[in-house]
Amino acid sequence: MLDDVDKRLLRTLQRNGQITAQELGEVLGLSASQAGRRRQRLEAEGLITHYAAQIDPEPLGLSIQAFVQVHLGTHGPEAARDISRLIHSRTEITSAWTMTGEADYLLRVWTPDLKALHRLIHDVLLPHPAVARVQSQIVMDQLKTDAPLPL
Amino acid sequence: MLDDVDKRLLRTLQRNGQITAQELGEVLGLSASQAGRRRQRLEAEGLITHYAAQIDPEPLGLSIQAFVQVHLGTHGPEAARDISRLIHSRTEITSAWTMTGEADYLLRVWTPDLKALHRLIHDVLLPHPAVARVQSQIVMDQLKTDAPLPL
DNA sequence: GGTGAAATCTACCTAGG
DNA sequence: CCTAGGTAGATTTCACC
Repeated sequence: MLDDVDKRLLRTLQRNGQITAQELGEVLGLSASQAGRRRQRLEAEGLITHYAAQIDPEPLGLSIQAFVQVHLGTHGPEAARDISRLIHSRTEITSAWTMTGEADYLLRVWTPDLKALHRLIHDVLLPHPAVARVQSQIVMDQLKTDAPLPL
Repeated sequence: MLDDVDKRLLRTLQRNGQITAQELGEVLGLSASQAGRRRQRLEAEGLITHYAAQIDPEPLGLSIQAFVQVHLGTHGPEAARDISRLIHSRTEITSAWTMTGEADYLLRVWTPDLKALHRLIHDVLLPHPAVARVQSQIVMDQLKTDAPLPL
């Protein structure tokens, strides 16, 4: 399984996916070859799924970030498949979850302005036959932003 | 500003942050040197903030993902600073937002089990003097997972 | 858009517990 | 036998043309 060095390695790579094996070795107290080998092992085991560039949304004109809760009227497998297709077809929905409790779906959404958010709600989500109610909350401030997973 | 090639480049790098300039050029229909140069420009302009390894939470024992809504009783700058410190001190809180509407804070949380989630709520959040009420929803299924930003 | 020097990765090899 | 460290050929980047 994972020892303490592996965990520190994962923490480091979450913060900097481009660190060289040399530097990684210095951080972990290993040689470059050992550090590289551990990284390869964790990649092969699927613990590291991939590497991603992190983009600043502001200069792209994505000013509005919101969470949208969707309540269904009709449940059942057809409606679920249908909603799933809808969610995957809209690029402004970047994440979607099903939850315990109140709402059936929670969507994380990025749009250039309020108008685009309202269009998503009123022209895309609400017209869907299975959707009963939609409730959106707009992000005012992101206090803590996509921190590394706790290891 | 950003042209269409830049946007495709950002989309590509969000999916694969380790792609070589050679491959990137093939995807974009550019030479390797031009592709690498565009990437450098977007990094220098701060559009690409950094690169991060993406970790699979399951094998790490992070089985529970939840969203926690925090309602404050006392508002004001002191309480806000205090809560902010609290949020940043807990590694199981990976993201935090202030929102319009109902709740004052929305927290995204990862824990190994329900016990740890309940400890966070009852031993960390609720005892805080400014916190009035806490409401948590546990993620059952992640339908769409951290898709690239819509460009 | 192309090129070459410098840096980096990684497969292979050797040493030690 | 398993884990750690070193080395050299192949690959990639990036400053310059």
